[in-house]
Amino acid sequence: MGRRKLKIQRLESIKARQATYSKRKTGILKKAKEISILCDVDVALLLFSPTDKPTLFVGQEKRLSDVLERLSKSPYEEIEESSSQNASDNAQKAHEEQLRELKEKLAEKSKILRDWKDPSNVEDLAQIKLMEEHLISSLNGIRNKKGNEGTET
Amino acid sequence: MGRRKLKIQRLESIKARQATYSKRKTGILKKAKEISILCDVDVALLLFSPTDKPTLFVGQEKRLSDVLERLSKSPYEEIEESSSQNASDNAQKAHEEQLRELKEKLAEKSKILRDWKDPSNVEDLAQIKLMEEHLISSLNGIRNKKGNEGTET
DNA sequence: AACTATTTATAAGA
DNA sequence: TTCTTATAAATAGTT
Repeated sequence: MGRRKLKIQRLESIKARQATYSKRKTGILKKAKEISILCDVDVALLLFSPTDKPTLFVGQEKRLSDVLERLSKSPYEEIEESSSQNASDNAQKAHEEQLRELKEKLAEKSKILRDWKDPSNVEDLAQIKLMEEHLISSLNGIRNKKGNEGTET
Repeated sequence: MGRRKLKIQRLESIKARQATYSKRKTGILKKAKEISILCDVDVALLLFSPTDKPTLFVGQEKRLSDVLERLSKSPYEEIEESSSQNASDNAQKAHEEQLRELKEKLAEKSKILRDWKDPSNVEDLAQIKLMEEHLISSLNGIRNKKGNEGTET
């Protein structure tokens, strides 16, 4: 859509990437909202700008945590993943790896969390964010293998 | 886009919701891939179909965990959230609540995790998924307040 | 799944 | 960044 047909490949100039990002971000956010409302479904969309600013949309008046939790409860086999391109290379094996690594991480985390078991002095957001960061970075090593195209229904 | 202008509101029949979801899912996944490639940015898109099937797209050859971790590291103030509609009602206060609840959850989790501190018997995916589920549901109660429209840069 | 009439998104340019 | 406009792309209704 536009004056010319654009090839889908990394835009050369950072200027162009920023300009295009700004326009398309508006568009995809609109699309996310629309499908969420029209079809009455949960949607979560997370985008990072070329200048690293994150934008988060979560539909259906839910919190991101709710949607992620729902994902975690989905039968593993039914999670259809749709990757950027191909790259089934490092992906399939990475999945195997993650299973193994998770054991270590859990053990490690159980220790870290024990040190936090008295949260009474946790008062400010910064502190909580730090804890969250540790937890997130440790807990996620499993929910991703790799796919190809996005088709379903 | 279509024969008629569609009002953005929940489609009446489940048939229509499923049909529209199928078409639009293809479209938004394409958009997500395009912005990711064109602008060279991280993107994560999670959709649940009207029949509860999740579809996940993560751009830039990354894992969902990587993108979530990046979000967790973003300065809290710079996370721009874009909600479904308005609903600044239960949202702002929900955020306050979450801070308070997080303390309880951490205490609770520290106990749960202690019971898992020997992961040597964790062998199958189902078990790992269960652990993951507990972790996710407990760790996320903070990364969401509420916003309005999606504008940035 | 396919087919088009239309609407919508958006690339360039200002 | 915001607006304008020509054009490409998405998709609603239908088969």
